[in-house]
Amino acid sequence: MQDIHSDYLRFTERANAKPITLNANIEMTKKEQIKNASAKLFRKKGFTATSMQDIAEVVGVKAASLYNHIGSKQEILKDLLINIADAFTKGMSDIENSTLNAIEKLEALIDLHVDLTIKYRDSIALITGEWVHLESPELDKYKKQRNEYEEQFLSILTQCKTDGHIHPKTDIDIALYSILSSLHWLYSWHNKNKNVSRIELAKQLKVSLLRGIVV
Amino acid sequence: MQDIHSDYLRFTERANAKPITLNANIEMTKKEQIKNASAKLFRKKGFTATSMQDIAEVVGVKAASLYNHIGSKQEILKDLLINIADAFTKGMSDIENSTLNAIEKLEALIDLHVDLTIKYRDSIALITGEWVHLESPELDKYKKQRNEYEEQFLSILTQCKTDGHIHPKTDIDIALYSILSSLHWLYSWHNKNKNVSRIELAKQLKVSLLRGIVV
DNA sequence: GTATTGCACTAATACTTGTTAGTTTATGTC
DNA sequence: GACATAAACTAACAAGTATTAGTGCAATAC
Repeated sequence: MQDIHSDYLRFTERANAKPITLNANIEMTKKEQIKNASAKLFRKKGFTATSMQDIAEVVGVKAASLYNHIGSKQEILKDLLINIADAFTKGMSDIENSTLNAIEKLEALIDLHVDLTIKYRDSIALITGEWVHLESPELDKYKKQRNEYEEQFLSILTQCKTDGHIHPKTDIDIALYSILSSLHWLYSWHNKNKNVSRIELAKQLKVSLLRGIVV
Repeated sequence: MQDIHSDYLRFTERANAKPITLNANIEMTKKEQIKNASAKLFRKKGFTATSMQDIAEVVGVKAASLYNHIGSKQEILKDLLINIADAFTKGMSDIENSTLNAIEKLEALIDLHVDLTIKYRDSIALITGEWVHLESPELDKYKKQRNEYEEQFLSILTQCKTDGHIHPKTDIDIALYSILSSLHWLYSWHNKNKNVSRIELAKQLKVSLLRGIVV
C-alpha cells in the first residue's frame, strides 16, 4: 500500500537550457522537478521527515544546489499547497456561479475532487495532513481558504435540503464531513486495486456518497 | 480547526507514589502521562516534528528524564499504534463471530469506529498518517493487521451484496474505501461544531454511509 | 573572444535531534 | 536511622538539520 514511486523524474543529464526536454510532451524546469520530487517525498515520508538531501538525491544534485532554484524548504510546501488550494477555490467558484441546481452542484463537486485528485496525484495528499507545517502568514491563509471551501460546500448541501432533496432528519454537518473525508482520501486508494476510469469512479462515488449503497 | 489541546494532563507536582491521583477517577502513571502527551502532540504536529523536549515540557520534566519510563520515542509510537490496531482487530473479530446478519454487521462496524474514536481521542489520529514512521518489524505487523482488517470489512460488504442488500451495480471496493475514509477521519471533526451524542452520531453515519442522504 | 549568466560544487555555519552516563534527591521500608 | 529504589537532574554525545558563502565551470550573448 502507498508504495507508489514511479520515478519519472529521476535522470542524470546536466541541465543546460532552462526547460529540459525529456520527450516531446514532458518539459520540466529544475524548479518543477524539485517541486515534483518534494510532493512525492512529502506524501511518502511527511514534510518534516523529508530532508533537503532526500529531495536533492531524487533530483540528482547536491542539497545546497537546490537553493539555486528555490528559496527554502518551507517555500516548496507553500507553493504546492497554495497551488491545490487555489484549484479547489476556483473549482468551487465555477460551480457556484453555474446554473446547475443544488443536487447537480453536489455532483459537480464530486467530479471536481476526482479530477483534481488525478491531476495533482502527489501534492493533493498534503491537504490531509502536511498543511500543519505551513508557517505563519500562509498557514492562516490556507486555513481560511479551507474553511471558506467547507462553508460553501455546506451551503450547497443546505440548499439541497431546503429544496427537499435531502431527508429532513439528515444532519447536514455530519453528512458534509463524511463526504469530504471520502473525497479527501480518494488519493490514497483511487488506483489501489483495479484501475477504474475517471468517469466510472465519479459515478460510483456519487452513488456511494449521495444515493447510498444499501437498498 | 483542529486546535484542540485541552491540557488535562499538565501539572507540576512531583511524582511520589507510582500512580498519581489527580482526583477520585483519574489515575495515571508517568508512563501513561507520557503516552497521553505524546499522542496529543503527535496528532497536532506529527511524529517527526514532535521532539522529546516537547513531550517532556508537557509532562513537566526534562527530556532526559523521560527515559526513566520509556525506552525510546519510537517505542511510544509503537505502543500507541499497537494499542488501537489491536482494539480494531478485537472489535472486528467480535463482530465477525456474532450472529448478526451482514447488514447488521456493517452497522456494528460503524458503531465500533464511533466508540473507538471517542475512546482513543488522540491516538486514533495516528492511524491516518503517522503510522508510516513505525520502524521495521512493527511497521510490517501494522500494515498486515490493517490489510486484514480491510479484507474482513470487504468480506462483510461482499456478503451484503450476495444477500441482495446492496445494489448489484455498486463497486464494492470503492464503497469500502469511501466508507473507511469517513470513519478514519471521524476523529478530526466529530466534535467540531455541535456536540452530538455517540448514539446520534452513529445513527447519522449509518444513514450517510449506507442508506444515502439524497431522496 | 570576452563578459555574463546559470548552476553545480565544496565547505562551513549554527542548531536541533534522540539518547546515554553519571549524579543527586526524595521517598518508603525495615 | 540506614538502605534501597525510583526518578529527577546536568552534561555530553554523535549525527543530522536547513541554509549560506564562496568557487569554478560551461554555455550563451554580444
